[in-house]
Amino acid sequence: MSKDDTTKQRIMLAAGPIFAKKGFRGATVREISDAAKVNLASINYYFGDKQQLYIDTVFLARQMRVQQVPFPKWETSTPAEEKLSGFVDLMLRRLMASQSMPWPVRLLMREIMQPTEACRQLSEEYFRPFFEALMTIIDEIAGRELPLVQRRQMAFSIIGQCLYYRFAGDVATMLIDDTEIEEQFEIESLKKHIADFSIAAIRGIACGPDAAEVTDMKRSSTNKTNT
Amino acid sequence: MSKDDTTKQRIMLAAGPIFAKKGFRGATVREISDAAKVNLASINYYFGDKQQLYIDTVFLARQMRVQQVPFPKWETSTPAEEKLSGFVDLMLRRLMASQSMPWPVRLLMREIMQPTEACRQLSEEYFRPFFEALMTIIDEIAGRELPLVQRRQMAFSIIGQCLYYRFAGDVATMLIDDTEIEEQFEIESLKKHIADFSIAAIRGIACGPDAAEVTDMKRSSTNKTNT
DNA sequence: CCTGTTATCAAACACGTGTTTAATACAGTT
DNA sequence: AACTGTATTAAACACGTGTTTGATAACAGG
Repeated sequence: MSKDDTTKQRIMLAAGPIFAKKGFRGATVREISDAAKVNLASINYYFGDKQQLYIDTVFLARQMRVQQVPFPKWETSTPAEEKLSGFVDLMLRRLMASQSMPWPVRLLMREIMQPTEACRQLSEEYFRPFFEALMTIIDEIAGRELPLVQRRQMAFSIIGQCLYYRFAGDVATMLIDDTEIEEQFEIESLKKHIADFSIAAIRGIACGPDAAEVTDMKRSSTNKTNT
Repeated sequence: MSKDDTTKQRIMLAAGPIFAKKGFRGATVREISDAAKVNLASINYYFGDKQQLYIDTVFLARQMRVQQVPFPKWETSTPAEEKLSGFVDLMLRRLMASQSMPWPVRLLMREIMQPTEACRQLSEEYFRPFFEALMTIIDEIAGRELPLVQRRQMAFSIIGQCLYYRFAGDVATMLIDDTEIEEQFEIESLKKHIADFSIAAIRGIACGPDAAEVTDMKRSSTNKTNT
């Protein structure tokens, strides 16, 4: 129970980058066992299956990602705009891989793009709280007058902006000059832009296209009461 | 030269859905030859390679998609807001697969997410005009005072919103009620939302966070002059 | 009718794959 | 020391894969 734990973990840590790079089918158990410096049969011994190894590795990736970039706690007095900015920051930090460990993000991205059978639950459980938290923030900024469908589309718009840089990052970098991608893809820069962009959009829509006089009378987050 | 053309095309048309669904590695030549109702060896006879078949199929997908949803032509008097709405519409229509032929879109999406060696050129040539066209529209709405980096981020924000529904469509549908996904993912609804959202955002940012008095004095697209 | 090119076919090949097996080494317990 | 259950190893297995081969058919031109 002491040594097997290290080898089992060693296998997953070796499998992570390979699965992230080549996908489930593209990765071979031999390549993984070589990288982990364990015998080929160890994989089936510990995980029974290649697929089970994959699933366990995906769950490990999520766990690493969550505890590496935890959800922030806000004061009740925190204005909603600041929360939104913090939310975008959280999302970007979870999406953008650290240079030291790029594979958990890439692996989770794969699951989002084409969920595998056993990992839908993961995506569900991983993104649901995200989504709900974002919805409450939007409600604080936009109010509740707008129909639910519209507020949900706002949430998708914000998430979509954040995801874009990871989804289509390769293509995006082709469209602009190589020297600028560094500064342009910096988290701080992206965060500020996405937050500003989204807040302006929400305000503009929520207050009607012609009545844009809401400059700074932002309601503090506590009032859920009415109108 | 007459009959081989039909069989060659038949192979690609059969390969398209399979590649789109399972990817290059996941698809097998036997499955494709069966679906096309041709002999197994025909694939290598006509394409030489499985990879060459894949590349040719991707290019076919792009061709089908472009000529199926062509780029719109605008009058010079068309207001920029309408152009932006039309751009979003174009992008959504190219992204959203028609029920009759869903595979070309899915196949191209695969290339965006993880470009293969020989197909980067395709993505480049396919999306570059898109991006440039969007940039000019944004310039018309936002003016040119903002730094280029910021305007480019606006473009990415708009593209990101459109792409989201195809990239993470599976996850998105898990987050909301099954009965509502139909109406919520309708192109008309999405188009209106994304256009409104983005225009409000661009206006809000371009005119400063505190001076939001730009209600309807939208500058017609010609004046690049001042202030 | 012969001939040469092209298209189609069934069969086989060579190889990489995930998985299993049986043997061995190692620790802890009696 | 003997036994037991776990961990590790090398080898083999069974199978699916892309590709090649050689034969046969179809067809056009002389």
